[in-house]
Amino acid sequence: MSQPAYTRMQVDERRRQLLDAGAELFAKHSFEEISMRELAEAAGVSKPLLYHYFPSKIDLFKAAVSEKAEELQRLIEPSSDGPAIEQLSQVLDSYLAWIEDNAQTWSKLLQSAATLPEARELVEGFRQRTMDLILAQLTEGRKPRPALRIAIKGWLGYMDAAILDWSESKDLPRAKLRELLLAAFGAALMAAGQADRRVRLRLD
Amino acid sequence: MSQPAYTRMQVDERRRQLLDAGAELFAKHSFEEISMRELAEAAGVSKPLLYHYFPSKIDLFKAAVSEKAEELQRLIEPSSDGPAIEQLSQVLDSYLAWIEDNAQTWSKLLQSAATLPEARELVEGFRQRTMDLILAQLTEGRKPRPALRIAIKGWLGYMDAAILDWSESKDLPRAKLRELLLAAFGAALMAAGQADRRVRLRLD
DNA sequence: GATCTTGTCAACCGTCGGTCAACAATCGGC
DNA sequence: GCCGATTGTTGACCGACGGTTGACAAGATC
Repeated sequence: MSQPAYTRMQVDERRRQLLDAGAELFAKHSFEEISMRELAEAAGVSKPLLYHYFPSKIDLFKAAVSEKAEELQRLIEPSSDGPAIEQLSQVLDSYLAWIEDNAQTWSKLLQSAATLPEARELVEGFRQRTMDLILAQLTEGRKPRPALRIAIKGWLGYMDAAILDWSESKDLPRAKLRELLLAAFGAALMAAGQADRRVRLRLD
Repeated sequence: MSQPAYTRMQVDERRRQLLDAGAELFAKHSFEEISMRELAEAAGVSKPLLYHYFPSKIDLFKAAVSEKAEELQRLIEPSSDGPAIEQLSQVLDSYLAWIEDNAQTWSKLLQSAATLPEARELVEGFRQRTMDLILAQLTEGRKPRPALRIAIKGWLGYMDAAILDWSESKDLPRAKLRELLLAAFGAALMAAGQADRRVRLRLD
């Protein structure tokens, strides 16, 4: 009988707990797959209280997921200052390691991004900064030719697709995948560089 | 006064008209962006009648959009039987031409695919068949090594990203893009480890 | 004990996909 | 010209969604 009717928390604690619950659920389900009722239930809290802490579903989503996105963002900031190719290799490795640990979070974020402008911003912001990092090394700030720009965007798409397949089938060690991605990067640059000078491809 | 209260049609006509209206709206808006009320309104028809012809929103979506997908699918069936690289080049060209004409349809389909399993099926079925076409040429039906499989999937991702950028910025003629994609294809195979030494890329 | 804060509960809004029953207009066949 | 099957419309309804409101309960603090 003297069981507390509910657990009372400090504002910060409660907010933290709701954020964690949100991060967990939004990693397992995309934005529209989960309802605020379920979210509140999972956190052991009433719906109005959830809305008291986060004025809308999107606010909760942004607050919860952007923490994860920032974590990933920090990983791709190059830390060493050796040769460009080594930096890329090292960044790729920590990127892949993060994906290995947070595969679901990432894939569900990509899924939400298709529909939700707010999620799209996160993903595209991440892509844009990645692109800028690469271009800063490659062209030293000059505007890239269209073919080069497309080649790099294409390579980012290559990465997404390759990583998606890899994290589903898992029949390649991470180091091998990194090698493949690196090789593809060089190859994409080559293909773009030679695109004016005609590239001949032969299958024997 | 003697204006007809509504226009009456044959079942086939009406079905056709609803399909067309659906295809048009689903090209401009993704699956969840458009409601059945709006759909019915746009077609000049009551909601129950719409449901009389299509038992659910997904049924209408599938029926309307898969017509477009089949159109695209036919385009990537290689028609000539010259050298593999020429077939690929020609298929790529008609593919790009189709995208140029139906950019919105395609991008909205991709968008719906993220959330909607039914749309996902369409897109992934298309990808799988494309993949099979390529592999049939490359390995003559044998199961590809993981690196090669990932490389090809990666290239498909490259295509998507490159095409997306291209159809937004339009600062590269279609032929150039085709060349770039072709070169990237060869480069991706090379990066994957020469694909049993059957593939060679030559730059002159 | 009084009071401020942190909560719950239940009812409500408009919209969604989807369904229902009652009824009206149109067409072909006689 | 009429009758009946077919092709429609109208409007109300269902449960679930995101989101809101107001009344009220319980824990912490002084």
